[in-house]
Amino acid sequence: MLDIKYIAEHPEEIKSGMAKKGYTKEMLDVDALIALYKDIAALKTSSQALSEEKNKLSNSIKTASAEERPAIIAKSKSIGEELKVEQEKLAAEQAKYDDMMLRMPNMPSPESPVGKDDSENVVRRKVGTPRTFDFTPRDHVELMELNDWSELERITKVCGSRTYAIKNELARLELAIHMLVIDKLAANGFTVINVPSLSKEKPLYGQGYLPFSRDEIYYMPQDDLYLSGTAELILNSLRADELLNENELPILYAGFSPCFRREAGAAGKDTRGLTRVHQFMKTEQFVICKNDIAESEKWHQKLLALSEEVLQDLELPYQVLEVCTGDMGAPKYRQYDLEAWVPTQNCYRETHSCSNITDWQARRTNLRYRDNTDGKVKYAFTLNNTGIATPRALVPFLENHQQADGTVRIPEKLQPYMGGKKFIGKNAR
RNA sequence: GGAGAGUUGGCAGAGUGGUAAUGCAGCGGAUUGCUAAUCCGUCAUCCUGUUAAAGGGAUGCACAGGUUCGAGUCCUGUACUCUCCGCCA
Repeated sequence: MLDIKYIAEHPEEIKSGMAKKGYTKEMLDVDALIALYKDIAALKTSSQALSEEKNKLSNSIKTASAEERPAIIAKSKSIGEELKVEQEKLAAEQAKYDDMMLRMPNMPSPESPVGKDDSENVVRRKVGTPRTFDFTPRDHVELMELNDWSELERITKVCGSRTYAIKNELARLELAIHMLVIDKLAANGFTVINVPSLSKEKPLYGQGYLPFSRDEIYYMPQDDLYLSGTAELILNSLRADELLNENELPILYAGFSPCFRREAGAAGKDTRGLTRVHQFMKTEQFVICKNDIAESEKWHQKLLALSEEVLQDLELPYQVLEVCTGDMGAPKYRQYDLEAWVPTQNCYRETHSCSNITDWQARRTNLRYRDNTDGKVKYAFTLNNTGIATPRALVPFLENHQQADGTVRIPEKLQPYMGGKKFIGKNAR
């Protein structure tokens, strides 16, 4: 959510920011929003004048004489009727206004490349060199079948499409990678927190998932609960409605949770293997920091560096993508994606998404802190980034580290989490 | 699933139908000086107002309704917390 006063004072700046994100006047009319805001202010002024009069009358009853009272009560009642009409009008306008405000996207950073869709994202750097194979590399599904690491066909009979079951060393590898990431984040001052995958509706608005993409979310009407697509959802609302002391900031969370996505908009995409499944595990990085662009940029870089370190520890070649304005979601101020090299697809595939949300989410969740220097109450800034998401990350992992004999090499940093093993697979010694 | 108790500002905590006490912490100011204290104001949101303030007003006691001239207080529903019982990985 944005500051309506800022919108009203800088309409052209807001319009140009929205245009960069691909919003048209038909989708969301800023001038209409501002007009509505002014209408509401006028309605508030007039209804508050009525309230004031009514309060005065009510307070005068106590000291009024018995003869005076009936007239005062009658007058107060009639103002009450008038007030009720005004307030109903106000509530109707307010509902329209709230709906528009919830749909207002965050303004993109001036640093973000301007573009219409993912084709205009900019590669900032490439780290590591895609491996050249002296044998024909197997894709990750072949490797899993060869090594008895999965139950892909059987599990879809039981659980439906886009589900996965992995077993033996690969099942342990999945958890080992999470532990490596969790240890790294803990060593960097993050609070490790395992959170539920169930959510009420309100946090989905707080995160900015709703009202935008309801189709993507599993909903259980019997309990009025949703399945979380990411721990960011839960962590973003964990401190909602709190007024923090600045000394408590920054708050760093390493949140682990099972994640659920309907993948309704991805029909037919990535249907083979582990790339796009309905349920997966994610360790998420989440930061709540001061209301300060420079400070948040610093944390944004830190989060990015941590996830780059993860890919380096896993010895995966990757590229850092700066996401352009048109490909960024509504909540985002600035976004980087990390993509790891997938040999059999001959391209980089997304593993991490690192975003600075500024105060857009905190305004929705009413997450504030009191500033130490001026004593003022301010909205906090939030940032989030993937720590690691599996099984997706196993795709480049298996394919990049495969050997001619079908075994998979375990990078040095991961070996302690795999009982010291240097290779896994049927032919591993 | 059942029974009981509870939910008041950043925190603590009073308030049984008539303007939300008080303390602590934070911020601003004044004063005394000797490293701390004292006093005053402010300290949740919104409207109005202003270059900015000041000032005025409305709202706010978990949430949503209701009764009433007037609700933190009475009534109804909901959420959550705690205690106990039941069931349970």
